[in-house]
Amino acid sequence: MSTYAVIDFETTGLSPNHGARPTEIAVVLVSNDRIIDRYQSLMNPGVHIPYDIQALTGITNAMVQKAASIGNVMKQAAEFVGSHPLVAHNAAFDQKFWDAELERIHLPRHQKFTCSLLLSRRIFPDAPNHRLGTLVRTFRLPDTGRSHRALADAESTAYLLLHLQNELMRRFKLSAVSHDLLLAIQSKSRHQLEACVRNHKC
DNA sequence: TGCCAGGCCCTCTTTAGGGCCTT
Repeated sequence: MSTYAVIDFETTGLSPNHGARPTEIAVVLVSNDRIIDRYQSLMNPGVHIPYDIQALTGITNAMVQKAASIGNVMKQAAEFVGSHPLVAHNAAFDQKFWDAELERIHLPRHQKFTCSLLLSRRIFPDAPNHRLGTLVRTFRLPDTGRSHRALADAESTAYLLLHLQNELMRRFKLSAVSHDLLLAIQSKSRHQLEACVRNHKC
């Protein structure tokens, strides 16, 4: 089974194109149906964290004031990730920040992102909704602590990834789920995946 | 303090609009 690097950012806003910067990152490595390693760090964004985001994440300006610089943290995180495929919930969001911050320190990204939100929409279209917290409760995944903190959300995403893989193995009678299969399912429309299920091939 | 986004997906669609999801 592939080893995946599941990442989650907490940030000062929604878009790096409008000045938002990361305040925290976590990376968990998943292999052989379990979490095998973790990396987590606060970082000093150098910009004010809006009050509503402090309330959402619990990460305050005081907490990040003495944290390491974003550049140093991102370098460590990139080394921790190595060449493993990246996974995130709503990966488009985390990918924007990952790419923007790596570009600032002149580091490239080689691997593709897999999105557990897109996979969840394909595989469990009837879930109440596809927010990470809802999926954790719906599938009774392990409690990882305070949501909207990077390590807790990264671990929840990791358990969701394992749940998705197990469901695919059950549904398609597979002994393992390759990274290529995840990418293929992610790229299919919901209706295409339903056709795959009906035809027992995907 | 509040505002700032953008890709995906559905449908009352495709010459569009709006909800979902991330912080």
